[in-house]
Amino acid sequence: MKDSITVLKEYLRPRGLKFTPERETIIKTIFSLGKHFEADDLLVKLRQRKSKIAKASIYRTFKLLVGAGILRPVIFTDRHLHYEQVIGKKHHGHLVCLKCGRVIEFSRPKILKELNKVYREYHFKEFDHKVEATGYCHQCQK
Amino acid sequence: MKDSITVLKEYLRPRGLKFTPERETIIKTIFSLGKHFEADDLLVKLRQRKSKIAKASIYRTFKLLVGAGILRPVIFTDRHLHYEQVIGKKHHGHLVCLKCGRVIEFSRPKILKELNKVYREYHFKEFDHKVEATGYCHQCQK
DNA sequence: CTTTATGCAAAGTTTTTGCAGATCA
DNA sequence: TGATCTGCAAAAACTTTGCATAAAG
Repeated sequence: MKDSITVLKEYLRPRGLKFTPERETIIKTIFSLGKHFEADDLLVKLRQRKSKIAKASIYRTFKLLVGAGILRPVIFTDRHLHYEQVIGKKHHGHLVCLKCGRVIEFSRPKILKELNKVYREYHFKEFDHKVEATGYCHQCQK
Repeated sequence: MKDSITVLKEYLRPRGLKFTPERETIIKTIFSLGKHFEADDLLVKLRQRKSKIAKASIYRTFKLLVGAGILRPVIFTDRHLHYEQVIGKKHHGHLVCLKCGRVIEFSRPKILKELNKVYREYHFKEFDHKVEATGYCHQCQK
């Protein structure tokens, strides 16, 4: 968590952008949320903590954090955008259950390796990636 | 294309749903769109072809087609939902350029193989999956 | 004929934007 | 101090829904 704040500061400085209390609060609050969350989850948490940060600021900050490589958009079920933290998490993919909504995280270094080969092949400079599958978890198949 | 129509009919029949001219037109028109499209792209194309199908019907039909395994939601840049055809396309991933928006498709059987291992490990029954990376294409790195 | 589908328009959600005042560097 | 930020409210963008009518099976 300290780390994300550092990353943010290093992203802001050379761009002439500012490290505000609101941005700090948002980053810190994100860490108290589960793995995956959306704008509204954060808003609720902020309100619980008596923070008055506006919804507009949440959206603005999310964009900023994605640009800084601190958040990543993942798992799009309906029309909500969900996010997860990037820093301090190793590569993983998601299995999303269409019935119960559970999200299983998995890790496959070989997939990562293959992806890197793809990047080389197309001279693509990766910023981020995701591997997601939808289907039915063990419980929900019964 | 004939295939998708067949798949749709086989999906509809046992559910007591109906194969309407609108649904046929939408499926056929989708084939004239590029690889990836969103609701509005289809609407524009339909209007060009003098079809009066309502926007609401497009959204309703998209849901139906996703459920039938004919369309798959992919590539979420902004807040638009994009779709692509499933049938008759082999597995592929996407490299999305953050600068020019170009989408490069690639295929890596090994990734597919690894995914299948993951499914087995978690007893997950896959419905669909996607592998997407964002970053910068060769041209845009200059 | 019964049930599902369609078009239209209105409502609903989520996200973005404009602006004046506040605040960081 | 000057540029960026914030909160607020209004607007925008996209999707869903209700209802009367039309049409498929």
